[in-house]
Amino acid sequence: MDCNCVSDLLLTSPVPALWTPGFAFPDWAYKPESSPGSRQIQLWHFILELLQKEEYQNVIAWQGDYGEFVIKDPDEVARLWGIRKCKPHMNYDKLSRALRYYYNKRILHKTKGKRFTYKFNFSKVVLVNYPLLDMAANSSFLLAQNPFNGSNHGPDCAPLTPETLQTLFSNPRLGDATTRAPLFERQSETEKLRLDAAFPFLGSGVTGYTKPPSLLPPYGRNAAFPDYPWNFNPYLTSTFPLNSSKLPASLYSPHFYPNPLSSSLAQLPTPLSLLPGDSTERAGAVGASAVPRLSLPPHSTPLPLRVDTNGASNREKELLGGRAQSPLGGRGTKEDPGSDSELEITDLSECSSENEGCDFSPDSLEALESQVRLETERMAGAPRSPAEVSLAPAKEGKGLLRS
DNA sequence: ACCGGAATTT
DNA sequence: AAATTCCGGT
Repeated sequence: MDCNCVSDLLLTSPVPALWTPGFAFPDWAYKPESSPGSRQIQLWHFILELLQKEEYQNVIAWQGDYGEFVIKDPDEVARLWGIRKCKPHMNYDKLSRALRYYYNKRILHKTKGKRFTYKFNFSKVVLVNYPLLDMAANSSFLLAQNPFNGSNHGPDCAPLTPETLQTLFSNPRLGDATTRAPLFERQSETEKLRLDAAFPFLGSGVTGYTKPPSLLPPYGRNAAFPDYPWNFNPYLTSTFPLNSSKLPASLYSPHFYPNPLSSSLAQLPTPLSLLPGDSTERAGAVGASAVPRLSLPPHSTPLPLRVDTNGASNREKELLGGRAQSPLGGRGTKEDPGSDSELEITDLSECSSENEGCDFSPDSLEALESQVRLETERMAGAPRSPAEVSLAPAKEGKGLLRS
């Protein structure tokens, strides 16, 4: 308790409970039911949080397959995690143990052969937040839609009825604590497989769906979104039977569908397309109305697989060129002591000072939107030179870099 | 490095 | 429940 780290401030401040929008986690992803005041951040939230911030690019970054990331500086990640959790003695050994616990929970798995490389099972991540996808995965419609469905998907294909949807989504917080808690474990293997078939791009790895490795460029500050319309929202994706005549339109209202993007956008100062470099006044839900939230594509493409590949790769090239990155190839190297102290500072600033009580900065939304965009680009299989090659060992000595 | 059991903590 | 801590084994 005598830990003077910042997380105390962080957690007690009037945060909008939306701390990690990296992959669009709504507030209720944080298990608010369990002791409202003490909502502890989870490691995978934290990882995503780092992952979405370009200032940590040399510490941890997306790399390789969809959902795959590499911890370039394990000690630093552990240090940051220790700060966040007020565990001064945290190290990578312990952190990695925690990561290993995610294997069984199917949140993560290890990318074998690549050191410090793990991969998110985004299907699970999504599921825990958006049971609608769960439903969608069970809908025969969807299975018929997606090109990845094998011949059979298990015997129990529960039909998707409006009633089920109603009961499931009439409560934005996904029922009570009892139903929500074990979501990760709750899903059976067949369900999982079905879901993977339905959302191969979510990359749980079961379907063997892979793409050529590529390096995600840093998230742009003013990412232009228009290239990728909202029906690429990975949570909803066009695969969902949005225009199914079987379902009442009311189900698609934001009320029934706690879409992360729309709920996030509700806090946007301005519509995404108009996002300036600096944040203007936060006008509440002003931006939200202007944004096509759950824009339901009338006929929807099966999967977000076709995108202007040339444009994507060009943009990637452009972004990559703009930032000469010298990540670390060797173990625990750190090229720039200055950046280290910088990390320290940014870590603090995000807690309170700069954003003053609002953790959910426009920054985060930009990250979100560019993430959606980038992932979409990745889905297009934008060919990329093996960027991992650029990983050059910088230095050996490390550990005495804190100033 | 990486794995995972076991005991313990929060 | 989700780590944290410790550790023997590969």
